[in-house]
Amino acid sequence: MRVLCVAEKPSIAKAVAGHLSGGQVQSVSLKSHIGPSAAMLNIGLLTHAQHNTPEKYIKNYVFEYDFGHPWGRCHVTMTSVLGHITSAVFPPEYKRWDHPPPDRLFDAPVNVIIAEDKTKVADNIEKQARYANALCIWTDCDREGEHIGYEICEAARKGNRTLDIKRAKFSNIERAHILNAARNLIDLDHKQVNAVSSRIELDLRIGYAFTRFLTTNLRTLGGPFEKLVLSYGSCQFPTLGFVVDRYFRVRNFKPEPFWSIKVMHKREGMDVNFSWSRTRLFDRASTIVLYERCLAAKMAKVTKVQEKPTKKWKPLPLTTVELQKMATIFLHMTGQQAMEAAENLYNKGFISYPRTETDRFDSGMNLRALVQKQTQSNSWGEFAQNLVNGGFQQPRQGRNDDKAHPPIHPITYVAPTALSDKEKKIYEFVVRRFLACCSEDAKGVATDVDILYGEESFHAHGVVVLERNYLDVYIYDKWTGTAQLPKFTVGETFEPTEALMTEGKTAPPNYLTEADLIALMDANGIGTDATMAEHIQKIQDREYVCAVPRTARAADGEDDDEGAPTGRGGGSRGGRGGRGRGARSGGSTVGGRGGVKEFIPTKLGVALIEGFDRMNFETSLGKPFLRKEMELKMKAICEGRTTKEAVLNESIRQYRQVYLQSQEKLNILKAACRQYVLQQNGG
DNA sequence: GCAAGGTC
Repeated sequence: MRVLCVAEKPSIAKAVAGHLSGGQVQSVSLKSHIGPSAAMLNIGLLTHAQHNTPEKYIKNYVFEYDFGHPWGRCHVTMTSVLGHITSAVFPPEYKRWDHPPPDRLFDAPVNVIIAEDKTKVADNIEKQARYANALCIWTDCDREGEHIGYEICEAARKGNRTLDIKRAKFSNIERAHILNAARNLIDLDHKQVNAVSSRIELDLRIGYAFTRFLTTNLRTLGGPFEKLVLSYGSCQFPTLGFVVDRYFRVRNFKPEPFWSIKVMHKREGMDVNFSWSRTRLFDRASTIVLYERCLAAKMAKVTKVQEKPTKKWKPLPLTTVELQKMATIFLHMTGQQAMEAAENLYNKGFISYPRTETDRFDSGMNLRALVQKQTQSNSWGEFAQNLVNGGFQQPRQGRNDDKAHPPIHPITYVAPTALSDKEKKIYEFVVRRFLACCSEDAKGVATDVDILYGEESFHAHGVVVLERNYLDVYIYDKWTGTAQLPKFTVGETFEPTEALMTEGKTAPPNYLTEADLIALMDANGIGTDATMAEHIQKIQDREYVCAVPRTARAADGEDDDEGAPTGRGGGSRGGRGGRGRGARSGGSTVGGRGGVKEFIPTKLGVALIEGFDRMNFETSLGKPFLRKEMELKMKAICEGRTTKEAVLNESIRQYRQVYLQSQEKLNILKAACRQYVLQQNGG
């Protein structure tokens, strides 16, 4: 029996080959010396494989393995592809932009071909399949992976129609886990394959049709439109929509004045600030009345003193989205730069796979061994050593598991001098995050003091940090909070050192930072961990949005308490709602100073979103709902509640409807463009 | 010249 195994990427092929061959990695690579098992191999196959390794980064590993039940002991060739190998395209007669009209792309044939840059990869599969009786798919166990698995099947069948085809189900590359997967092969899930091929087809039809529609129709407006490509995509447009939406919320914000009462008391050399339980009132006269009653009472009475242990939780294991958010906030990089650096580190073997949604480590992983490797660092080695010496704690378990990759973690130690600036920062972050995950929550004591002053109650909160624990290594988290409080006793009365009535006004929300934008995309299912940064880049390349350094804004400096900067009208609705932590949308302290950029739509970006908003009542292309709907439909296909055909029919009809509507109301879109871009009124 | 998704 001869089995061809194919993974989604070279790193998985290498790891799986290593495990299945018995751990003697050096004996499995065709590039290196062939071990004792070579005697068992068909020499023709061997030399064939050896001389036709398609790309420098794809290898065919040859070894033996006993799969147990269906196949028994086999000669195995393990190789990989590089992501998708096929591509969906329109026939050549649809190449022109002026003819046939773009809406024909909704029912034009879609051909699936081997992607231009993947012919060698596909050839390798096809040729290797000729020598095999069976094919075993080792692509990632997610939807796209299932589809890539199908693409591999098709390529292999070209070489051999009689293959017995199975799939390995695995969610990490721990030895025991891989061996278990190899002994319990399952079938490809065609529902998932169909879900993905629906997405591919819809993205192609919709993207091409609307891009051509926009570009050619708006060209007639002249000016900048003559040269621009106005692309539409199911991810880039909603991303733009978020930026425009926030822009309008900032612009339309109406500040409202508010009034508050602040009580301060000096004791034991400390200034204790008490905040008002009503926070603030939007009515001056009422505040004055309440304030004067406080003053009239003269003495404040302590009604509650509570001391209780508290802790600040260590961070969750690192996902791609979180890495990008943190990098944009603390490392002064864009999401794309962060990903590029992370990919380099991965390719050099320093960190694990950087595209993951998983925020929990598999219990089988030997995390202590990974911590041990960091003990040689000058910066965090001592911290790591303390973990090794007994401080180690199992990381928290998040709720997300993509069933394909573990959280991002360091694989081995690397000296900072061997890395570029950006790689250094990302590597340091990954390591510190990992060590933080493996240590203990920070611990402290929280003190709460409530007072009654007149008829108004006020509150002071203090924290004393007792054990910094993970904070020592995870320098991105601070636990300043409020400082220590002096001693107060229930029932005592005192005359506050100061009682002031303050005035402020609500401030608009901030423009979106990249971290906010990523959080919004994440929460709305726009793009994937691997593509979010690309979409953000794309809308900048298209001149739909600009990234500009955040300017010091007058509203931020309000000398008020912590509640001040967020207006009730807008700020609190800001970029929250993503899962996980880290998306700080308040404009205050952000990683040192300067360098934080925020996204502002260009006039073009505003015109496009506004234009679509004004013409399509039900299904606006600028909103994330359509993409979310596509996500739900894919899920329905996976769960057998609907079929690919039904989804395609329905969605194509729906989008054609939007297209026709847009065509009918093209003048509305044009008017928006004249208004915002060409700054003409009327029209 | 157009999409989004994999991956290098």
